[in-house]
Amino acid sequence: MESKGAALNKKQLQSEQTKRRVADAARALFVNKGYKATSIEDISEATGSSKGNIYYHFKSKEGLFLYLLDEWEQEWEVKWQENVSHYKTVTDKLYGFAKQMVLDDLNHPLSKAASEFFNHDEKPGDVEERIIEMVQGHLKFNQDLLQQGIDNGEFKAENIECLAIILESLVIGLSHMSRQLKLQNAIQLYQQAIKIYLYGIANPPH
Amino acid sequence: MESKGAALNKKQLQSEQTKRRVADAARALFVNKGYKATSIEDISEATGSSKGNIYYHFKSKEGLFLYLLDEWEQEWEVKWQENVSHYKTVTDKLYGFAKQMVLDDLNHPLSKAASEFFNHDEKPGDVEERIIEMVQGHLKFNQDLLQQGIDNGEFKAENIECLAIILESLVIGLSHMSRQLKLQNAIQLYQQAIKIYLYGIANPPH
DNA sequence: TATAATCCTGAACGAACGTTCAGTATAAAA
DNA sequence: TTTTATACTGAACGTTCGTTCAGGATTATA
Repeated sequence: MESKGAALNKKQLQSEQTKRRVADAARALFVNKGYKATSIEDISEATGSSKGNIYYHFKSKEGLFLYLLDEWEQEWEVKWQENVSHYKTVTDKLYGFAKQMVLDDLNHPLSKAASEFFNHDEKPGDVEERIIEMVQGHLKFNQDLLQQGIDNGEFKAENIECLAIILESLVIGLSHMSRQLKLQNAIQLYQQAIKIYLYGIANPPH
Repeated sequence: MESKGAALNKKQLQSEQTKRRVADAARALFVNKGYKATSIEDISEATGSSKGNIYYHFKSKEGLFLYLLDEWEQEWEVKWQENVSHYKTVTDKLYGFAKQMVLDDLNHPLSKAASEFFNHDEKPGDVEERIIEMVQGHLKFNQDLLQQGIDNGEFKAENIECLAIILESLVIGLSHMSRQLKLQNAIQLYQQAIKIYLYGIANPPH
């Protein structure tokens, strides 16, 4: 029940460090090998901790992965908040969105493991829920962005929910297709895609 | 080495029927349960054939799935050829493309199993190749379509390869996102998405 | 009829892997 | 110091599942 990173006794400190070590190693492995191909034993070997110890810190393999996804989204949010102030129009924001997306997807590519993870079945109910939550979060994010654009006249006022889903679809598809591309090409691809999307939803007098 | 479905002796006939039975049952199972969740034993039980017999007709589980994907794409192509004659402009073709896509994806949804399959690792080299071939085929298809639109002035003349990839991305993402939608909503979503895409690539005086 | 090719069976293999748990060590609390 | 909570170990479990294989049955071939 600590509020921040303060006043940890020896035991709590060690525990926290171990958890961090496991999380970091797991992240690297998931990124390189994918979700399924990374075994708990791999993580165990990479950290020096025992398998059992991993289960002491995380509920399950899926729980561990969700933990990493959470961290990833938080980092993403922080970066976004840093960048968003630099953009004036929502159009610019969308380009910035795409840029951060592609950089994030190709450098911190949990994304590959993530899409593998999402397409797995046999997910316990709570995991499924968590995933749905995430998608809803993304859609909300997109909707807010689009609403801004509509409010200030950049975009046509159309069915926002639909537009948000389409944007999300586009991004998912792009991250799928760009996996075998070089960074430069991926960036170009994302930009072009956003450009098309923007032309598609822009208010006629652009 | 027969050319068509003619002149089969009793043995060959039985063999072909068995293969068909296995393929059909496997297809139904993959559709309902997904790729990984469908075991060879499931297929064995559904057909009455033994596990070993399935391996007599198909190289492996993956080979069986690829066989089904091939069939699926062939059916798709046939339907497309039937429809394409009805459309005049390439714009209409793209709407028709989307329509067939969504109907196909939600009725014959190997698509769910397919995206699960694609995201699997541990694929032997030849399987990976086959998949890449398929993607290339799709891109080629898209490129041809776009080229037509450019030739007759419907679309702006831009980097076609890029546009083709973006279209493919959009479709992949849509099929991903629309999985939990009702058919009506999915159709609407696809149409709207294509509309945006078309606005994005259309020649200014539309 | 005899031999070979084809179709099919079903038990068994084997390897992977997430998860558990009884037990140990270390540090905090009493 | 004694007791209790926490951090960790590592062997073992259990289950799943794709794949193989020796052999039997059926049909074609010589």
